[in-house]
Amino acid sequence: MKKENLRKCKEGRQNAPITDVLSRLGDKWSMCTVLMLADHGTLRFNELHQMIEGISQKMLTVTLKTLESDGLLTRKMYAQIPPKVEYKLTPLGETLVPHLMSLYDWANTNMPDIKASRNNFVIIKN
Amino acid sequence: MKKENLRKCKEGRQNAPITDVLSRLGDKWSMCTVLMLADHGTLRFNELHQMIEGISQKMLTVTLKTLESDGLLTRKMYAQIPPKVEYKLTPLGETLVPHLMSLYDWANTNMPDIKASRNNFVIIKN
DNA sequence: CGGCATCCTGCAGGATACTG
DNA sequence: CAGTATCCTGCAGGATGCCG
Repeated sequence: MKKENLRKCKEGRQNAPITDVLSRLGDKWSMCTVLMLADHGTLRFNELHQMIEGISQKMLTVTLKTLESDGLLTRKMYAQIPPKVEYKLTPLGETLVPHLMSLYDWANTNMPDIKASRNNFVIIKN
Repeated sequence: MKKENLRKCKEGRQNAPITDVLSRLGDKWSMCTVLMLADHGTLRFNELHQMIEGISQKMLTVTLKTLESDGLLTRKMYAQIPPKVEYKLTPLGETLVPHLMSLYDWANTNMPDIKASRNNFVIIKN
């Protein structure tokens, strides 16, 4: 088990699933998007646009497309005017949510310590 | 609980602990570094340098400094020639490891599906 | 050995305008 | 409404060289 981590990391980024996955979720918006869909089940493009504060139209498009290509969410388009597109998590995407929530809880719990540590660190170094 | 996620995301990136934390761990090297230390307990600079395939000296320095400032690891320097510096996780850093491992396992388990999905997606779109 | 300083480049990602 | 297309900029991060 111990040696297992080492091996995976030494294989390089490309072949390390954890790094691969995190390089996507760790970007500016993917995490938020997945959590939004986890909360609401199904959302339209503009609903996501409004919910995720600060995201640009372009980045929302890119983020959704990436998550879709990874099979984490589905894009359902209705052929009508005006258009209507709905996004929702796939079963695979759903299985990811608990792990994110677990990390989410950790972050919430330890954020005070982390922030305190950061402040302290800066003071010492200057 | 449901509404909680929404609120946090709407607060903006700066105040959302999960985004804050993930924006650090999600970078190119932090994850690998933490897992290495989780595996080996204590490591010197050059040991990390060799273990984390592909990382540059500069980025290792930056990554270690960031993790240290967040209070996730400690830097212990020995006043001797040649210098010797040891890195190890703090208790706070240790509490993070299980969550990362959980995500790590998910990534390993589902990577085949994700890769298959990616390949399929590209074919369709072209 | 374990860095820091400097230079340089690619590309993530914002702003803006247009479209089916 | 739900996007594309284009342009533009900042900065992440690599390469290289120097230092205690």
